[in-house]
Amino acid sequence: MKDIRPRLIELFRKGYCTPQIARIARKLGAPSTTLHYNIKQMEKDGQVKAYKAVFDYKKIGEGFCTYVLINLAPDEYGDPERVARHLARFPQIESVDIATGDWEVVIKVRTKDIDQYYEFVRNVLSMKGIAKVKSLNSLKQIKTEFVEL
Amino acid sequence: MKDIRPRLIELFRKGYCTPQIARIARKLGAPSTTLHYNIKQMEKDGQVKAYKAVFDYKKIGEGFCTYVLINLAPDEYGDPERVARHLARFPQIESVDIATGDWEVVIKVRTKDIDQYYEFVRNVLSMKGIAKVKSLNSLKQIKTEFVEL
DNA sequence: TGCATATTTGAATAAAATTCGAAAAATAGA
DNA sequence: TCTATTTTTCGAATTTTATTCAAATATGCA
Repeated sequence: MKDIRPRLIELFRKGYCTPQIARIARKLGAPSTTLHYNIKQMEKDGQVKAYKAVFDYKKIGEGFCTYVLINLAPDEYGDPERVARHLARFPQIESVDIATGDWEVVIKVRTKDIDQYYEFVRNVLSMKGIAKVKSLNSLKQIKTEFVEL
Repeated sequence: MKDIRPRLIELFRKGYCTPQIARIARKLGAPSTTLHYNIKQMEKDGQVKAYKAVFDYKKIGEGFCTYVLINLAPDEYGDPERVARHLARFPQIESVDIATGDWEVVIKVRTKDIDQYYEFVRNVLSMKGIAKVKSLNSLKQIKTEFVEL
C-alpha cells in the first residue's frame, strides 16, 4: 500500500467532498437542477463553508479528546482573537471559541493518546498569552459534529 | 421558492455528501480507481462515519452556541451513557461527551438566539438525571468541525 | 519459498453533475 | 393593482464523474 490513506484523511477533514444532488433529488422528489441551483446559491451566500468527512476518530488514531478551558493573560483581553486565531491553525484543534464567563477561550483537541496530548500541552498551550488552562477529558464520545457514533 | 433550503440544511447536517474522487486523484496524482478502492475500504472499516456539510451557523440561523457542563444526579453515575444517549438525539446538540473531572457530561448546543436557548434549557436540560449545569457561551466562533470560519 | 489475500490500475460502462435556455413565479416600485 | 425586473424552476443536452470489471502486482504468513 502506498499509504495514501493518511493523505485522504487530511483532505477529508476539511473538504474534498460534494453534495449528492441526485440522491437528494430522489429523496425530496424535486428536480436535480432545482437543487443544484439552490445549493450553488447557498454556497455563494456563504451559508455552506465546506463539505467534509466525519471520522470515527478512535479508528484513525485520534481517540484522545479533550476540552480545554483557557484563561488569557490580562494583556490579551483587548484582543482575545489574536490567541484564538493562532490556536485555530493547529491541526489537532477541532474547534476554537471565544467565550463569556470564567474562561475566555474554549478549544476542543484531538490526539492519539495522553502522551501526544502532553506534547500538545507543552508545545501549544505554553504559548504567550495563555495564563491558565483547565482540561476536561472525554472518556467517551457519544456524538460529534452532529453525527452519533 | 418552495423553501427547499431548510430541508437541504437538515440533510447536509449529517450526510448526503460524497467524496470528490476525481479531484482528489488530480491533487494526489493517483489513479481514481485506486482512491475509489481505498475510500470504500475506509468506509467498510468504519473509519469514515459520514460525509456532510459545515455551515456558517450564524447565516443559517443557529448563531447562538453554548458549551454546557453537566453534573449528573448520583443515581446516574452507574450509567452516564443513558443520559448522554438521550441528549444526543436532540438536533440542537452538536456533540455529547462523557468526561472526567468536575463534570460528567459536556455538550455543545446551537440555537438561533438566547430565547431559543432558554427554551432548550427548559425543555431539555430539565430532564431527570441532570443535577446541575454550567453554561459557557460562545461570543465568537473561530473554528468549528476543523473548519476555520 | 509458495500460497492466499489484499491492493493497484486501465478500460469500459453507468451514473451523476453541470450548462443552457425558456418559462414560471416571486418581488419591487409606481 | 399593474407592470417591469429579478429570481427561481426545470427539462434537454452535454460534460464530468463514479463505478464495475478483470488482470497485474504486491503483501502477509506458514
